Amino acid sequence: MRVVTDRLPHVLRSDAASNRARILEAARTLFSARGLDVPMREVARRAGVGPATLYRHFPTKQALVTEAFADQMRECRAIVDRGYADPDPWHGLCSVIEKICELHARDRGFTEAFMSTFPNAADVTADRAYTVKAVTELALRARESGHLRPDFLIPDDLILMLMANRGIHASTPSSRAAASRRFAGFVIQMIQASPQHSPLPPATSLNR
Amino acid sequence: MRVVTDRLPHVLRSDAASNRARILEAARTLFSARGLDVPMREVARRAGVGPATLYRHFPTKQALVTEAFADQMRECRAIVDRGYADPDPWHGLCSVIEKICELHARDRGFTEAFMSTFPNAADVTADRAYTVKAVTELALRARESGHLRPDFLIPDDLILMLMANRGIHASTPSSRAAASRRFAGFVIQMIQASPQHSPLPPATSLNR
DNA sequence: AGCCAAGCGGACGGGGGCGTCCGTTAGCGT
DNA sequence: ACGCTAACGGACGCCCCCGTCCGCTTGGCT
Repeated sequence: MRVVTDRLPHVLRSDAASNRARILEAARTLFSARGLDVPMREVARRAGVGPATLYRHFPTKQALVTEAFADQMRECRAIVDRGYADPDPWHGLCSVIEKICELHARDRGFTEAFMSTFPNAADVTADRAYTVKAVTELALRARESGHLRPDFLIPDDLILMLMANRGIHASTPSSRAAASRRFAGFVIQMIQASPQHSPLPPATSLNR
Repeated sequence: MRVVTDRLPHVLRSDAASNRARILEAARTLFSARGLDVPMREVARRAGVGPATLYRHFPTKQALVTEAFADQMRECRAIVDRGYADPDPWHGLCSVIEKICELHARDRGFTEAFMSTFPNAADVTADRAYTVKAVTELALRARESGHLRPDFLIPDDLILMLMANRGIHASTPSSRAAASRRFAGFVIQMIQASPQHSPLPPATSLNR
């Protein structure tokens, strides 16, 4: 007797599977290089499929983005997890900052997906919340350890620096990566505890 | 005998002048709040004129942008001039950084106009070059005075910080201004000379 | 008051992106 | 080998933006 689940084909036909893979590859390439506002048609064109096929596999652009950046999201979580697990919280925090900046510098689309509050992007939102929570706790421990300056607001100033990193552009991916790396170096020195710090301008919540 | 220049009407009719003024006001408002990719139609709509009128006064979007931000450009030059004239170069540099960040935070369109290399934007390019040159000399003096960290690259790192400031967004203009102010505070402390600085990652030119 | 050109804006054609429909193709199971 | 249906993609209608043309309005001068 056939069970109910047999009625929905959960396995793709071979051509469908390869099309899907090519679409994702095309999306990753284009989104990485040019950000999220690449036309869906162009993704389809690069993947060698018609627009209808693209829309059949990913009914909304958000779905495509979420799938395309699943790897990057995993890598992002892995970065914060490794930092979180570091016995030296300051060292862990520094490595998180460096790696996240590099990840964002390497992939413009991922930056947009991660930062911009996409409407109805439940997955991305959840991943971001997880990341922010983990890095918040890590930063709190770093502050307790005395290495992080006490007036550094957690997580607001971390988000501030991530936003700042997003503004860094350059004409080639490699020079962008280098600029972002240098910026991360500045940031790390900037947030280090030091006796000579004068008071900073106050922060208001970023949401209002 | 009438002279040749009489043949071109150099004075606008009163309605034309008021339309022109209203167009510029509308453009300033919309560009400030939403950046440069506001449709020309929308500027016309807000100014209460037809699209043809808008295009008659400003045949290209670049012309409109240049006119609309002439004030901001003047203010920008004034800021660097005041900093340049400061007898204490470090103090002058700090005030330039604070003021420029604030100016950019207040006006999203100006940021885009100033940063993005608009094709055929001779005016903006010249203004930017002037600004960069002045602030470069100011920073060099600040470095000689011993207040600016010696490994700070001039003007590359200044531009890096300006780009970073551009990445800072918020849901309201006032919170954006506050965030930018706080960022500028971080930057100033970060570029201060200090015995404890460890080496920074190298910079590659931003152009290649 | 009357003229007339400076000035106006509605409307047009072109281009591009979007999401969907439907006739055709071809993978896969028998 | 054959048929069935999952899967494909060309083509369509919709909307928005762009830049321009042309018949009408109106400010300003005589």
